[in-house]
Amino acid sequence: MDGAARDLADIGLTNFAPYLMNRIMGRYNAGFHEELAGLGLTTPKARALAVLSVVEAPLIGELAVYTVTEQSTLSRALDQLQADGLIVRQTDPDDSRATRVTITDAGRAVFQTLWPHMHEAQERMFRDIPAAERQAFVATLQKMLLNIRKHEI
Amino acid sequence: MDGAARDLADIGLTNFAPYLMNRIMGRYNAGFHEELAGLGLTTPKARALAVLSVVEAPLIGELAVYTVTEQSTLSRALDQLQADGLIVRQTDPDDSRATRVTITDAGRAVFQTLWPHMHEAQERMFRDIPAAERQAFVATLQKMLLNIRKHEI
DNA sequence: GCATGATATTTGCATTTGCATTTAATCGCG
DNA sequence: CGCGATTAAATGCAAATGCAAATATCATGC
Repeated sequence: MDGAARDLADIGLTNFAPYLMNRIMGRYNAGFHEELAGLGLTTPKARALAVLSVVEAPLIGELAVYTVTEQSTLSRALDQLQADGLIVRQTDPDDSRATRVTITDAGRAVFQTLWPHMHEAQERMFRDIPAAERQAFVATLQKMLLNIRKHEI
Repeated sequence: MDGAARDLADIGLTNFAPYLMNRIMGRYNAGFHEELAGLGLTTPKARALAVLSVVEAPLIGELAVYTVTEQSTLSRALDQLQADGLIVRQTDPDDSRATRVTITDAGRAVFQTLWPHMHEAQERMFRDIPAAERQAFVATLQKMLLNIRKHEI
């Protein structure tokens, strides 16, 4: 069915997985962005809170990978989150070049208001898709992340 | 297995589909971005060429949806593509507010140099994933796009 | 047939972004 | 030890972005 590298016209936009994924995430993120505007958050700030609600005291560089954000952009996002008391920066005890980031209770509280929207948007994305199919989909995503990731986290 | 809306800690980052998709596409797009830099292209410009290689003379607003780009950003990207002779803007004969965009032969030539990289990056993403699983994955993506899209294109 | 509102695109301007550089600290090897 | 190479994070600055407003055209109701 799939010969040598065909061109995009043969495959069709809507059969090319990266295109579909960009379209879908573009819309998901755009909706997310709107929710955020009201709360004084940007996408990088919200992503940082989301990851920090789950990952314990990562280095800033690790957080940049998790949040899919340029490190310089993340650095500035953290400045703002810190100014608002939502996160804390602490120098790593074993390496004083490095900084670990922790979410505060206030930060968790803000994330709690965000989470229902994230979850609901995900549910909308998966509407009418049976549980088994969802699980297979996520399993494929996990394989893909291992294939494509550059960092070991 | 899936009770009421649980929190992210219960689900886990790597079981939350939007997170995985953002991570994967972040890396895919970052790799793409590097290829582009050498060719004097930006992401919006390259996306426009890719879509235009397949979609016949869309309106600029439609192209913005296909390329997942803000319309003002796309407008400026088209300025540059036009200056380089890679696309042509033509006023729609039936509605002179609207503009249709067409790729030129030179534009197609540039896209031809891009396509192998896009295709190869996709192959890398799907490495060791069997054809049946890929197809199921794309089928799920297509359903998701229908669920989430805001525009009728 | 004309005023009012809607639609397609562009543009002005302030903000955000990302690259390249800087600062600071650790590592590795002679 | 000590010095050059490497790594973590922050920052200066130019470029890209996105929102809101402007421009131009079309559609509709009276």
